[in-house]
Amino acid sequence: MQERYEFKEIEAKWQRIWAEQDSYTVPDFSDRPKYYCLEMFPYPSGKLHMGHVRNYSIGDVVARFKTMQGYNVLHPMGWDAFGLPAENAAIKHGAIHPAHWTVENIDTMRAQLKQLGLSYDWNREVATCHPGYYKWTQWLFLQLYQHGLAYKKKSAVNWCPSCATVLANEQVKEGSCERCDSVVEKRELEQWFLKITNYADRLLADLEKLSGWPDKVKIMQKNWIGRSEGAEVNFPIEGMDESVAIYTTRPDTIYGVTYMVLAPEHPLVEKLIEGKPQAGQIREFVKQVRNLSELARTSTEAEKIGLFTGAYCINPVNGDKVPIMVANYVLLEYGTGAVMAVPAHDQRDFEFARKYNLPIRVVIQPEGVTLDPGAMIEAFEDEGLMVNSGQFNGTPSRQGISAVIKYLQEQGLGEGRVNYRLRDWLISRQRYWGAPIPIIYCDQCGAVPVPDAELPVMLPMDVAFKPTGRSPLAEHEDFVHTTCPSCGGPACRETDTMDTFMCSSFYYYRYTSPRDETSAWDGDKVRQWLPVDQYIGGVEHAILHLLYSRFITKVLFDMQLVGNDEPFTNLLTQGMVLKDGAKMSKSKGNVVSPEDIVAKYGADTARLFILFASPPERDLEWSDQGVEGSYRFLNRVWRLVAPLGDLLAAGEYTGRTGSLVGINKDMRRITHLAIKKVTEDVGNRFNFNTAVSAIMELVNTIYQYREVPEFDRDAGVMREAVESLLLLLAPFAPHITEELWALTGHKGSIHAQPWPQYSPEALVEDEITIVVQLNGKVRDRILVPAGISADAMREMVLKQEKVQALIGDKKVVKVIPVPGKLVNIVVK
RNA sequence: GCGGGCGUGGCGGAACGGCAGACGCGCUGGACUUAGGAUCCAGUGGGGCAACUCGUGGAGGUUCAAAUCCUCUCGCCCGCACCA
Repeated sequence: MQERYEFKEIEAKWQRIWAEQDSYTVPDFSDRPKYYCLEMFPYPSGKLHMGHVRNYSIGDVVARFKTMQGYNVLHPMGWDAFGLPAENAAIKHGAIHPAHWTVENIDTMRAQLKQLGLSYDWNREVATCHPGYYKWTQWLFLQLYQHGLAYKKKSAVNWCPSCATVLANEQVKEGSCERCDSVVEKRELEQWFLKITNYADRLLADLEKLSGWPDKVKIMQKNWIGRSEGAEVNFPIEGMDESVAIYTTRPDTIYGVTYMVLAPEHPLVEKLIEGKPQAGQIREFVKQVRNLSELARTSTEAEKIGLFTGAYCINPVNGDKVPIMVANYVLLEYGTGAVMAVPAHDQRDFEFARKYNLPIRVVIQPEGVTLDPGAMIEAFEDEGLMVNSGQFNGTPSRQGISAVIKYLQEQGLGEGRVNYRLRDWLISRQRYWGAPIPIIYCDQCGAVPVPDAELPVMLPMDVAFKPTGRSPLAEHEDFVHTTCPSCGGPACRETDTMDTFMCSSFYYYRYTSPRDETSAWDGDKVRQWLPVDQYIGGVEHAILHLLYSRFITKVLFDMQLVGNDEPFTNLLTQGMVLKDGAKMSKSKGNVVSPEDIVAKYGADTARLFILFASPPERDLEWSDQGVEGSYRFLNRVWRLVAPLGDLLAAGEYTGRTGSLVGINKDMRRITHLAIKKVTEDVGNRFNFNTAVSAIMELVNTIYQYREVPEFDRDAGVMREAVESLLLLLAPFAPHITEELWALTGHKGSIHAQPWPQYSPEALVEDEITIVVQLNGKVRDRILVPAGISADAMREMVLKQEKVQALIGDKKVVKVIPVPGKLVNIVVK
C-alpha cells in the first residue's frame, strides 16, 4: 500500500480530512499575531486556468508558511461574480440565466480550488452577486453619496457599442474597450460618478508609504494620476465681457503666446462664433470632431486641424491681441479645455503654427545660441533665459515659472494651480448583471437615496437580456415603478447598475464579517485584520482595481469605518503563464488545462512545478517535461521517506553537533542549511524556485546519506533530516507531506507544526575550501580552518608551493584576503 | 515619443561586487533488467591531447576583483501616449 506514490488517493483523502476537521477555519481573535494573506478573487468565468493556479499556489505557500511560523493567518477566497460574460452568455444561449450560469461556474471552480488543496477558510467565502453581499455594495454607494462623493453628471463618456454600456476611463485601452477590444465611442450621457479626483493628491502622496509594492505599479499609478503644477490664467475676450481661462505648466512662456486654442466642445465656442461668417463652418467641424472615436481623437499621429473663430483675446501680461482658434488637439476634459499657444516652446503648438502660418515668437533663449523663429525646425522646450518678456527679461525660465505666477496673482490675472490627469470614476453601467444603484427619482423630491433599511435593492430575476443600450432593468415595470421614500409619491428607480470594480473595492473588508447582516463589517474585526499583509495577483489591475481599492479605503478611513488608510501593505504581482512563448489562449490553441494536469500528476506536482519553474514576478514558460520532473521529484521523496515508516521515530535527535563527525556532521549541516535557505527564500524574498531547489538538494543529500552503512549513520541525524525535509516541503506540496508525516508515526497535521529553526552552530564547518586567485583569476583551491583570520589566510596561501610556483619571479604587488572566500594575489 | 523591465549553456533558471551556470529539464555513457519511456550511478558552456584559454547581447569605464556598479549602444517585452 505504501509502495507507490498514489497521489489520487492521498490527495482525496487529506482534502476530505481537512474539510471534516475544519483544519483551515481561522478564529478572528487569537494570541498569535495576525497575518492577512489575500489573493485577488477570480471572476467565475467557467473553469480555472493556469494563471489562477499560479496565483493561488503562491498565496497558499505564503499562508501555510506563515501559519507554521506561528501567525493567525486569514486566507479567504470568494467570487467577483457580477459582470458581462454571464449576461452575454444569457443573450447568446437564451436559456440560461446569468445567476445560474454564475452559480454553476462558482461550483465548478470551487471544486477545482479544493482539488488544489488550498488552505482557504471557506466559511468566509463571499460572492459579490449574492444579495447578502451587494446589499453592502449599495450601502457603500450611499455612504459615498451622503458624503458628496457620488454625483450624477451629463458629459461625454466612453461608450462601448459591443458591450452596450459606458466605461470608466481606466477601462479604455488605446481607445478600445479593454474587455472586448471594440473601438470606444463618445456619447453625451447623464451618468453616476465617484469623486476619486478629490483624493488625487493623497492617492499620489501615499504611494510613498507603499514600500512593499513593486515600483512598476507605483509608477503606473503615479502616471495615471498625472499631477502637474502650473498656472491658470484669464485672457479677456476682445469686445465681450468674458474671459477665457487657460491652464499652462509653462507660465514663463506667456509672453510668447501668439494664439489661443479652445477644445471643440468648449462652452465658449458657440458664443464666440455667433453671428460670425465662419460660424457654420466651425459648427460642422465641432460636429465632426465629436463623432470621432476616442482613438482617432487622441492619437498622436492624427493631424492637427483647427479653425479661426473670428474672435480675439488679449494677453493680460503684454496687451497683445491674439486670435482664438478651435482645434482637435485640445481636450475639453483636461485643465480648462483651453490652452495658450506658444509655438516657439511647445512642439504641438509649433506644428500647428507652421501649418496655419501663425506667428512664432521666441521668449526663452538657450545659452550660447540665438533662436531664429524662421529657421526653427522644432519647438525649444528646454530651459533657458526669458527674453521678449518685459520685466522678466534675463530670468532663468525655471525661476520664471514661479515669478510669473506671483506676478499674475498680484495683478489678479491668474493663479498657481495643480492639475491632475485623473478624472472621476464613472460607475454607471447600462447592463443587468450588477448591483443596482440604490437611487429613486421622484418628480417632487428629485434623486432620493434608498433608505438603508430597504437595502438591498434586489435585482429581479425575470428580465429580458437584450442589449439595447438601456439597462434591461428599465424594461422591467415592477422594478422601475416604486414610491418615493421621502414623500411617498410615485417614483422611478435608477435602472443602471454599478461597475463591478465597485464590488471588488471592498471585498477584503467583507471577508472579516462575511455573514454580518447588520453591518458591512465589524469594526473590531476590521481593525484586527487589516491592512492586508500580502496581496497577490496579476499586474493587469495595476491601475484599475488597485487604484479604486486605495480610493475606497481612504474614503472609509475618513469616515472612520476602517482604521487603515491603505488597503494592501505588500503587493506581489505575478507574471503570466506562457506556452511556447505566448500567453495561453484558445485562439492560439496552446492552453494547458489545470484539470488535466491535476488528473495526470496530482495537485502537489502542479503546484510544485509552477513554483519551481520561475520566480513569481516573472513570466513562466509552461513545460510538460518540467512537470514530469516535479512529479519525479515527489516520487523520489516518496521512495525515500515512505519505507522509513515507524523506524524514523526510533531515531533520537542528538542535537549535539560537537559529538558528530564526518558524514553525520555533514548531513546535519546540509539539513540546517536547507532550513535557512528555504526560510529566507520563502519568508523574505518570495523566491519559491530557489527554495524548492534547496529542498531538492536536501533530498539528494539524504539519498547519499542513506547509502552510508547503518553502523556509521546517526539515527537522530537521519530523523532530523527527513522531518525537516517534510516540514520544508509542506507549504509547497501539502498532501504528500501530510501523508508521509502520518506514515512516519507523527500525530497531528504537519501543517499545524511549527516551522523548523536552523541552528547556526550546525552550519559551522571545520574546514573550508578557499580560492587562490592570481590577478583575479582562479589558480588554486586550498583547504583552511573555518575560522581563520585574514592575515593567517594570507600567510598560509603564500606558503603554498604551488602558489610560489605560480608567482615565479613576478613581483607581488598586493594580497587581498577575503575571509571565508578567497585570496587574490596581485602580481606584476 | 515618455516611463519601466529584461538580455546568462540546447531549454527553464541560479549566483550579499569575490569560484559564472546552483536546482531542474534535455542529452551522453554505464548499472539493474526479457524489456524500459521505471529506477540508480557518472558526465554534460565553447575551444584544446594537454597545460591552458574564451565565455553572462555589444563597446567603453570604475575596481585587486564586474553577470552584478557607471556611460554609451543594440535587441525584445510591458505600460502610457496631443494631458498644455
